[in-house]
Amino acid sequence: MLDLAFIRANPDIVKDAATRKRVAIDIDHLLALDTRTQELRRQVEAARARQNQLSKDIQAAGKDQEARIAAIEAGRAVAAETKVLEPQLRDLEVELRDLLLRVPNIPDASVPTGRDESENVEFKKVGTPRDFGFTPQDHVAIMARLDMLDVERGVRVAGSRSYILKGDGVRLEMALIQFAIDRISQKGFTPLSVPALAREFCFIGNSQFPRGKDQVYALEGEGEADEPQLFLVGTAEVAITGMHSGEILDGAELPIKYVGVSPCFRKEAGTYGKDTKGIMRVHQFTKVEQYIICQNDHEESVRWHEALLANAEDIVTALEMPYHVVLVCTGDLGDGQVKKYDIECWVPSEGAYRETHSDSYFHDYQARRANVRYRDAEGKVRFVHTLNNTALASPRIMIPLLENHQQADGSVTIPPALRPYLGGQTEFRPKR
RNA sequence: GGAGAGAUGGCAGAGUGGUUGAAUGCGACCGUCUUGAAAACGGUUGAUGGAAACAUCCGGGGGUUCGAAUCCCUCUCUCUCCGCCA
Repeated sequence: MLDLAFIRANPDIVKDAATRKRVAIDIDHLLALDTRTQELRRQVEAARARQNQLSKDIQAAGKDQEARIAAIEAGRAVAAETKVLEPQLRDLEVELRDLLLRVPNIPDASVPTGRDESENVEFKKVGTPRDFGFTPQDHVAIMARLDMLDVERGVRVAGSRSYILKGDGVRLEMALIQFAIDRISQKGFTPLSVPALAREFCFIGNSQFPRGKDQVYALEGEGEADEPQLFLVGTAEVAITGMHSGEILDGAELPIKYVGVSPCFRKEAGTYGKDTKGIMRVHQFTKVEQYIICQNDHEESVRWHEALLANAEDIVTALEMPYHVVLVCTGDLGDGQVKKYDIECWVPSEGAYRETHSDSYFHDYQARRANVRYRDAEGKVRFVHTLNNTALASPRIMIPLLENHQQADGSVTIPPALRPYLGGQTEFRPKR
């Protein structure tokens, strides 16, 4: 969420940002609504002030029945007035906030303008795709030979985009997750295992809602309509943004560095026909997420954004996979994101780089929505800045991992960094 | 799932209809004293909007009233007991 005062002062910057992010929003309408709200608020507050004064008059009147009755009568009249005005104000405020929640954040000047992911810009390439000397198999074939995966029965159980990991597939997933948590926590990040179920305010705070609501699984409320609804998180980020909601942190504690792990659920609405094979795009997966809460300072955010990228690159490098980093263009940026890097790992069977990590910063956009603040050195209360990046998402990471390390005989070499998490094992080998 | 008790400032804890945005204690900060520190003493110490006046906030929402932290309804959360359970 942007500061309303900023929108008032810079409507053109906000409009331009929305256009470049390809977000349809009527800023002029928002500002008109804001003006009306302010006017009405002035009226309501004046009425309330009169009401408070009369209240004091009633006390001051004491035993003077005449003055007392007169003041009570006047009070009644004002109360009737506020009773009419207050609901009007409340409605306006709700309407204004709903609109405000849809105003996207301003992209950084370094972000290229573009309509969708095809206009993302590669700015770093590391490693060279291997020359196999044989036709590399895709991850589905490799995992089948290693008896790691059963998609058919996964689909029987839970429908399309579901899967069952099996045997070494399970061992590999657990090893990867533990490896990622260790690797990041060694850099001073506190591990968190967070709820995969969260309330609506967490999603609003994170800026997943209102726009991304169609990608989120909602749980049926069983009882009353006003029972708080729960949703399945698409990333631990949602829960982590929510966990400090309403707090005023001590500035001395910042930056707070978390590495959170959770199951993640995504409806993948509107992706029919995309990545239908294997485990590239699934409804449920596990993700280890890096998360930073830092001071309200652009340079600080930028520093951590780069640091989070370096951490993710370190993981990809340790797993010995060729990758490149793209600078995500405005049209492919989320509402709240100021700037985003994606790491894409080389997938030999596709002859393409595919996204495995996503590194973004938000300035105080999420903090404003989730109301997470801190007291700075001068004692001033300010909104924090938030950032997050993937550390590792499974099973997707298995695709480049298994494909890049496959051998002609169907075995897969395990990168040395991962071996300690698999009891020192050096390779996965087909049973026959 | 059933029965009961509670939710107040960073923490503890008063406050059951009218200068209570909130006593008191602790903590924190500033100062005096001290070679330094401790102790003692004095002072300061919530947030949001607003230039200010002022308005709002005592778990959330709604209601009663001229007036609500205080009364009513409802939701959430915490605790105790029973049931169930990994």
